[in-house]
Amino acid sequence: MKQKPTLRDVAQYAGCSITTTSNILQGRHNLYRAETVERVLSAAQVLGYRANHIARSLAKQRTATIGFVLDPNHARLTHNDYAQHVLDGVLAYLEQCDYDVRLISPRSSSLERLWSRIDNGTIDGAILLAPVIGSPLLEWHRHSRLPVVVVGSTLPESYGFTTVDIDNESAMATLTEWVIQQGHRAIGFIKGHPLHWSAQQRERAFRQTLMQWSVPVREEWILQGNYTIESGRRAAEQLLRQSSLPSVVICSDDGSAAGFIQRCTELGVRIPEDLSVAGFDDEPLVQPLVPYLTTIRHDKYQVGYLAAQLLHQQIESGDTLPQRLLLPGTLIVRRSVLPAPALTHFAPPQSTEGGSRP
Amino acid sequence: MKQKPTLRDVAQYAGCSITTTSNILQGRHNLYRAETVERVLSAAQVLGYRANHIARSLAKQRTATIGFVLDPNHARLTHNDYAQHVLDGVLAYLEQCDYDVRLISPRSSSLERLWSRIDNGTIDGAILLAPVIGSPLLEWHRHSRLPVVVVGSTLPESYGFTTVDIDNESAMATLTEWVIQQGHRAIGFIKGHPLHWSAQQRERAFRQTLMQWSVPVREEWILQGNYTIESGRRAAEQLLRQSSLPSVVICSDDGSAAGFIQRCTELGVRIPEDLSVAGFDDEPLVQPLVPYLTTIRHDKYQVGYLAAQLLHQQIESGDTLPQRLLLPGTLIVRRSVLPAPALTHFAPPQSTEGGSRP
DNA sequence: CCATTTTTTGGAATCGCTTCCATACGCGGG
DNA sequence: CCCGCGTATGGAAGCGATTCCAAAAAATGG
Repeated sequence: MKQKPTLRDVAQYAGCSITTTSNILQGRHNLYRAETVERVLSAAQVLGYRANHIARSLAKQRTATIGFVLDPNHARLTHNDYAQHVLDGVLAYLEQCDYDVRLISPRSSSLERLWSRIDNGTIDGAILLAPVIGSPLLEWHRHSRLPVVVVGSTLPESYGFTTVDIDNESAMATLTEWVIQQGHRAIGFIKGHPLHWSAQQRERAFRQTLMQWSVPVREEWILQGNYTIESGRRAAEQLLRQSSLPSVVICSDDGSAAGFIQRCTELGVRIPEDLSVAGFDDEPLVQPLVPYLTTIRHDKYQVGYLAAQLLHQQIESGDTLPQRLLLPGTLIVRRSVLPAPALTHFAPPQSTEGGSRP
Repeated sequence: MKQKPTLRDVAQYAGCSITTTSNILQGRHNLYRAETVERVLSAAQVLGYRANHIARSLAKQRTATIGFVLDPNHARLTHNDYAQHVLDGVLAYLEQCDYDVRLISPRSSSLERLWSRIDNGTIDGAILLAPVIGSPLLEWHRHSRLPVVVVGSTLPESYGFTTVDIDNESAMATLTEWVIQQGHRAIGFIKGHPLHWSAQQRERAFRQTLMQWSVPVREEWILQGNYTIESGRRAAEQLLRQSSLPSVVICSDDGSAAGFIQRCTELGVRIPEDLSVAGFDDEPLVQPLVPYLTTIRHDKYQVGYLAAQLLHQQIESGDTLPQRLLLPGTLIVRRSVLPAPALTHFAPPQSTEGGSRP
């Protein structure tokens, strides 16, 4: 029908200047007589005026939009339950402060194109979702002034990113410690995806905790995984081929735990009677598969929510000092880990200073 | 460090006008001498120029962005596997034509605010994700000139929306027909979410097919569900309380099918030996729960991809005639539906003309 | 060598809104 | 009667691109 009304139209209809109209529509009512305010407001109402955010953004040099950037290596959003929960949290927070989200899923190869897809003036800041090791996204940040918060990957501090993530190390330490306290001394491990920092951290915490408690680390029981059910199945086959077996296997994630358990069961090894298994993530998607899995739960929604909050603060304040926020996981004890068979007494932790862990 | 370079900076550095620079950077190379082109390109290169899309959008009155609009009634993106697959498809298509996606999840109550969140000049078109019956989104469209494609809800034609969806009616008809052909004549049904058009359509197709084949419709076997596992469990309890039971239950979705089966099993009814069950959606999330479920599969990714394509065309061509695209589902036969016990011969379809269905 | 094309290039308006700063007006005090 | 100040309002310069159209330069032809 008719063109959308602009600020000028409203001003004209109200019989005052564009400046006045703009000010009043932005809520600066006290600058003007009540009568003027009323006139402008009703003019806007009558004409069905809605501000053009593009023009506003250009003038204010502020878009009230943040970018939610997927890693080019994560092909699809879908296969990633993590992403959705985080995104939900982000949306929930941003809704409150009237920010919007632009979804950026850079599949393109060229670095140049990738950057211009992200940093082209359309966003005030970005949330990087779990960039993997060596991701081009990390490189890009050096060239950009844009506030950025990384979620789902706790990069080494040297990268200088503000980060919100779960505390992989301490959560895995807690889990491992608990397993040891159940009397286990023969402990296997399934590693996570080799390109994820979280996988590195979980493995490191696992190894360290074993050492602290003087539990031997048996490399042949440490198997490669990649955060998928399939990789858990493969790990099972590999492990069961060996002559001596651990009494428990700690998995870097619930997916591989589920695959591991599945394959073990198929091969006649009963879980947890013959072999205990622990997971990590309390993944709702695998929960129905192995409802009895002992695991670590953490709040991904919260990660997103806090990341959005932090980013929002950085944008508003202009202060981009890197911070890091690590949310604790909680141990969920179910039935998949039984106390170790014979052993009940065993060595106390090596007395360095790795005393009590929160 | 330094401010981001603007077009003016590049022009100045290259020693030519802004117009020239703009033209060349937009690829109109043939307008200028090769030498000029070279100069501008390298200037842009050296300065690390990246066009400001906000300014571009304002000038061109085109944002190269579409809105992916969730229904205010779908609280979270997460609980919706459908949404993610569609979104993946959308992203995949838009990537190709250099469009971006703005995620709009309107939780606000006020209609006025809702509109201004969507139609504020920041998008060229919108994809409405499965608006429910009575959604304010549908109302909004009347007032707007924005090209819109609805996915996941096949609205009545009278709404005048372009639509991409799976063909609920014919898929459910296919499934029901197949069940009947397995010899079943005592058929129960679990309905979908009462606010979804898809639920209505699936139910209608179910009833119609039964009538076409002169199979009696027993209202006491038609149970309310709402596309969740929990609602399937409730339906099971309700059904099993009855004195006479159907030989098969067709569920409006895999979720309720899974819940139904779960609860039946708990109550000592064996599936499919005692009772056959069919689902709908081939939901990957419940697949591990009931891997033997006979169901209808459809391609949600494709829905998103085609919706984006259609929307893109409408934006580019300016032609907004409502179209509708219904993608067929395919019957996935697994083990959860057995041939009906005694009966092998039964009435042929009523000879209207509901002959063979693709 | 000049008029006429053709090829290159640039001036300036525009997109819709924000915001700095100037102007106009009314009023009490010196 | 004039100065200065507070209150209301508007003018105009951006923001960083695009694009229409005209001007300048080079090429063509008679």
